[in-house]
Amino acid sequence: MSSPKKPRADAERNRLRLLAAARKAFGEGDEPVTLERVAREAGVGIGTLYRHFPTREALVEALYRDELAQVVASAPKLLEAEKPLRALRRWMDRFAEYASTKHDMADTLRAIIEAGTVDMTQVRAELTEAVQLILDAGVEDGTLRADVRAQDVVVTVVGACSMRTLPGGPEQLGRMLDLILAGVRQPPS
Amino acid sequence: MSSPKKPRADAERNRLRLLAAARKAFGEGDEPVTLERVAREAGVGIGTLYRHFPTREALVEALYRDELAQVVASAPKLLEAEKPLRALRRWMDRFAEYASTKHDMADTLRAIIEAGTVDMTQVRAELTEAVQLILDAGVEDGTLRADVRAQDVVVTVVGACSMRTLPGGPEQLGRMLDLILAGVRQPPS
DNA sequence: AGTTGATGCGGAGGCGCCTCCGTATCACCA
DNA sequence: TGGTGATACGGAGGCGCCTCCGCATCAACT
Repeated sequence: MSSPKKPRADAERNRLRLLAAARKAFGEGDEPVTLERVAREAGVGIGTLYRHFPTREALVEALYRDELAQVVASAPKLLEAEKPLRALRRWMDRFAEYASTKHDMADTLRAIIEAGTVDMTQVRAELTEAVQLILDAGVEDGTLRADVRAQDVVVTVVGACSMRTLPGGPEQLGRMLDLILAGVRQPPS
Repeated sequence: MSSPKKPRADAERNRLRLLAAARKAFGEGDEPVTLERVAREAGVGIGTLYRHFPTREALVEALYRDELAQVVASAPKLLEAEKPLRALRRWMDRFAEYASTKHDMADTLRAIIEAGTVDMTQVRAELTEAVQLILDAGVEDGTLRADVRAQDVVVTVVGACSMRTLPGGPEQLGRMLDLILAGVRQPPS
C-alpha cells in the first residue's frame, strides 16, 4: 500500500540532494533564494528541480513539513497545560513565530491555503484539525464560542501572519492575534 | 503649493493614456494583465510605463484610488444610518466586495499595507481613519471595545480579503469578517 | 550479459518584470 | 526664431520562473 510503484534510485537521490541544497540556501540568513541556484548547488538541472517540486511552494513545504507537523502536534500538549482559551493563544503565537521566522513560510502557507493540490490540502487539514481540537475543548469548557469554524480561524490567522512588515511594527501581529482570539471567546451575554 | 514644478505636456498625456489602457485591460474579465501589453496598448514604451508607475501596484493603486476613496467615504454615511456595530460590519462588506471584485486590488492592498512609499502610506492612513471613525462611535455607544486599534482591524481585514479562493468557498470570507467583528465587540462581562 | 520499455534528466528557450542609458522632445529665455 | 538645459522617451537586455522534449539512465526480464 505504501509503495504502489517502485521509485528509481537516482530520482530519490536527487530529491534528497535538492532538499539538502534548499535547506542550506533558505537557511542562510541573507537574501533571495533562486531556484536555479538551489538546483546548481544540488548538482542537478533546473528541470529536475521542477519535476520533483512543481512549484516553489512545494519545495518550501517539503522543507518545513516536519516543523509544521510539530506545530500541529503542539496543540494537544498546550491543551494539557493550559485552559483552552490560553492554549489557543499560545498555539497562535507558536504558529506565528514559526511562520515569521522562516519568512518564506508565510507565502507558502498562503499558497497552501489557497491551493487545490492534494499535498497542500493535507497540510491545511492538519492545521484545521489542531485548531478544532482546542476549539472543542473550549466549547465544552464554556469559554469559547461553539459557532466558530476552525477553518475560518486558520485562514484568518494565516492571512494575518502572511502580512510581512506590518506598519505598526512587530508587536502589531500579536495584537491582531488577540483580536482574532477575542472573536472566538464566548460572550457572557 | 500644489505645483512646485511645471510638468511637461507629453508626460501628462502619456500618463493619461497609460491609465486609460490599464483601465481597459484590467476591466476586461479574462486573464492576466501584462504590463507590456498595457504599455503597447497605450502606444508607449515599457520604460515610460515604469517611470510613471514604478511598480505594478502603483499603477493599480492609481487606477482605483477614486473607488477606494468612495469606500473610505462610505464610513460616515453608514454610521448615520446604522448603529456602530452594524455599520462596521457593513463597511467591512463593502470593502471586501470591492477588494474581491477587482481582484488585482487584493494584492495591491497588501502591498499598500506593507509598503513604505508615501503614496501608499496615505491610502493606508485613509483606511485607518475610516475604521477609527466607526470605532470611536462604537466606544462612545458602549458596544465596541475601546482597546482596539483601528490599524490592527484594517490590517487584519486586508489580510483576510487578500486570500483568494478560500477553501471554504466564497461565504467563508463573510464568516471570517464576522469573526473579526466579534473580536471588536465589547464583552458584557 | 543483452534487450527494452519506462522513468528521469538537463538545459535551451519563452515569458514577464524591471533597469538603464543613449536619444528625442519640450519649455523657456534671448 | 534659435539655442540650451532639463525632462521624458523607448526598448534592448538582464534576471528569475517555468515548460518542453530529445536524450540518458535505470531496472526488469531473458
